[in-house]
Amino acid sequence: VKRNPPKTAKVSEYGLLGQPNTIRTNFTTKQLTELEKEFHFNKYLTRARRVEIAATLELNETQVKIWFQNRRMKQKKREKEGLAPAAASRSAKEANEASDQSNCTSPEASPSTGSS
Amino acid sequence: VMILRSRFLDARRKRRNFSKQATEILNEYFYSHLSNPYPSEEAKEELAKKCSITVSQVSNWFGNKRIRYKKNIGKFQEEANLYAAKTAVTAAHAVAAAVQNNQTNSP
DNA sequence: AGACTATGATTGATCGGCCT
DNA sequence: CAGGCCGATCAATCATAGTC
Repeated sequence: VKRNPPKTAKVSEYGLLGQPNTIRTNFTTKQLTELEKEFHFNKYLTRARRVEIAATLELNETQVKIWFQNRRMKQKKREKEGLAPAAASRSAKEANEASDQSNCTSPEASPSTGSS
Repeated sequence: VMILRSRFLDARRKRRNFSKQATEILNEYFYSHLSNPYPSEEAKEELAKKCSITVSQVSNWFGNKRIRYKKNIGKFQEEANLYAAKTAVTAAHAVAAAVQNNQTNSP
C-alpha cells in the first residue's frame, strides 16, 4: 500500500533544451568534510545554520538540506545494520562498537594519495 | 578533475556476489511480480532470510534490477522467460498436488 | 594477462505522504 | 498553504568480480 505507479514521470522533462536539469552535482571533498563536521555537531539544521553553511560551501540551501536528510537516513541504516547480524553468536567478543559517533562513516583519509 | 577522485577506495565497498541460490530466489520474486516489483518491507525481510543477506541488500538488488531491467528489457528477455516458465511449472505442480489431494479425500 | 561485462553499493536528488 | 522530514526509489557512477 505504498507504491502504485513506477512514477518518476517527469524527473527532468528537459523538453527542448539540451541541458539535463537534474544533474548529480559532485560535492568536493572539502564540502563533504565540512558537511560531515557540521553533522556531528548537529544532526538537524536550523534555518540560519543552513544559510550559513550553504554560503560557505557555495551550495544551495536545498542541497545542504537534502544532504542532511540523506545523511540522517544513512546513519540510521548504519545503526540498524550494525546491530542485527548477530544471529547465533553471543560471544561477547564483538559486543560491538555501538555507543560511538566519532566513527567516521566516510573515511576520507587519502592515505598517501599524493596524487596530484 | 583530479580532485574529483573523492570517491576513492570505499574500503567496505568490497563486494561479494550473492550465491547462485539467492539470486535464484530474488529473480523468481522479481519476475513473478514484474508488473509491480516492489516487495513490501515484510517481503524484503522474508527474502533476506531466505537468501541469507540483509534487507538492505535485498533493497539494493531490487533497485538495481528494476533500473537495469527497464534500461534494457531485451537483454533480460531470456531470463524473464526462464523464470516465467519455472514459475509456471511450480504452479502446475501445485495444481497437480491439489487435484490429487482432492481425489484422495473427497467422498 | 587484458578487455569487456555483470553486479553490489553508494549517493545526490525526486516522489508521495505526513506533520507542524 | 508553505516547508521540513521520513521512507522508498531513482539514476548515474564507482569499484570489484566474473567471463572470454
